[in-house]
Amino acid sequence: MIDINLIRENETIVKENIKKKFQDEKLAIVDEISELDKEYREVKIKMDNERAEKNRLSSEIGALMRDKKIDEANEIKKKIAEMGEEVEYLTKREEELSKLIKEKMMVIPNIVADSVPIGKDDSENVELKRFGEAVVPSYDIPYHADILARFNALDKEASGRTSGNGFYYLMGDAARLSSAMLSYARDFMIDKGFCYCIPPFMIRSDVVTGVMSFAEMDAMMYKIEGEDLYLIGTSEHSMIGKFKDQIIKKESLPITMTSYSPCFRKEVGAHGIEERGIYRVHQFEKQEMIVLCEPEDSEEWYEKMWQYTVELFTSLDVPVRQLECCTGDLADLKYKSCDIEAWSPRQQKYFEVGSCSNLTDAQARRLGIRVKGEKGNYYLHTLNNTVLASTRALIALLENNYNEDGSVNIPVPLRPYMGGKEKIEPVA
RNA sequence: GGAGUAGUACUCAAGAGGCUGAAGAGGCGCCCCUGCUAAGGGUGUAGGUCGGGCAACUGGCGCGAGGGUUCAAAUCCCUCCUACUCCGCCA
Repeated sequence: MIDINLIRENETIVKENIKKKFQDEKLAIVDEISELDKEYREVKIKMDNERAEKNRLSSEIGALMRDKKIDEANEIKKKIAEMGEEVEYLTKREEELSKLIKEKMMVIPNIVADSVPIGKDDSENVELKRFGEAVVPSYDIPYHADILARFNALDKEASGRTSGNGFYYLMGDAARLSSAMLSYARDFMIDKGFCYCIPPFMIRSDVVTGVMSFAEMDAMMYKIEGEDLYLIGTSEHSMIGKFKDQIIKKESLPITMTSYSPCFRKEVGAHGIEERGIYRVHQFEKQEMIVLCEPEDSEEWYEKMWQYTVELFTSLDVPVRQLECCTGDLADLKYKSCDIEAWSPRQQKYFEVGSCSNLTDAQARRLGIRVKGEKGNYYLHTLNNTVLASTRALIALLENNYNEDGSVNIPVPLRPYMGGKEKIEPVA
């Protein structure tokens, strides 16, 4: 959501932005909003005036009652009663209009950064930089599910029976490795000065609609039956939701937190759930980082944040690249976003392991997260980034540390979390 | 899950149908005092949000949220949410 004033003052910017995002069908919505807003303001002026008059008369009654002038008071009561219908109509219309405007505003995308490359879908995302050497070993790297199978570490048949497609049992050293990576990622961010947090794993609908667009909500969120609760798709949801309707003191900014949570995703959409492996699943675990900061600082935080992920993966001997989201692939709430992709020596291409986004004030506006300013309160900026997502990171780690004999080296930083183990060996 | 108590601005807090958009205090501004700090004294000031206006200013709404009663609600009634206390149940 953007500021309605932007439409009032400079509709062109809003429309140009929509075109940049190849959502021309939404151009008409801007016009509709303009129209509705005009009527809204007319109605509001009328309504306010009527109410002012009513209030004035009403307080006269108060004075008359004190003086025991009952008859005169009754006269005025009659007058007020006559106004009732008009006020009621205006009030209803005002409510209708502001609701309509709000609904329509919700689908207007955030203004994207000038630096975001123009493109219509993910095929036009732009690689910005590579980190580490993308090695292609002389021997074949098996599919990650096959690597895991040799460790006796993955049972999808059982999870199919208990939970259906898209779930998994991860066992033994591979499961331990997954936890080790998460612990390492947590400590990595704590060392960067972020505050560790374990948030609620379920949130209410008002928080959900505050942190994501409706399209995302339908495609991602699991709803708890009979309750106004959703399973979180990422801890970003509960972490940003934490500040809903809060007025933050200037001194406490920036707020930098790193959170752990399981993540639940329906993954309804183009890709769906694949049969084998753990690349796209309904459930994984994730260490996340979020920042709430002054508007003028968000660009700088964005740069810092994606670099932390690069640093983390590099320390695990996983080559990565930064892929910038083009306008068409950028979710509506986002100002700028990039994926961190890990090298897959098997496929000899990069695949997504994390995503860093600057939402500017879009989430803050929806959720009412403001900063107390000298003259008036204002919305702060929110950013989020993956530190490490368990399943994707595990795939990257297995592939990039795979030896010809089927064993997988455990990168040095993870060894303390693995009881000192240096390798995972296939079972005989 | 049951029972009770509470929720007022950035914070604490008065307020019990009209004179309350809300006393008082902290806070914040300025001044004084003490060598500095802590503390103290004096004085001033603002308040959230949506509109109108170039502006000074002005109107609506706003006392956890949403409804209701009334000409009029922070105040009365209903529902919900949250926090605390007690009981129950449990990792």
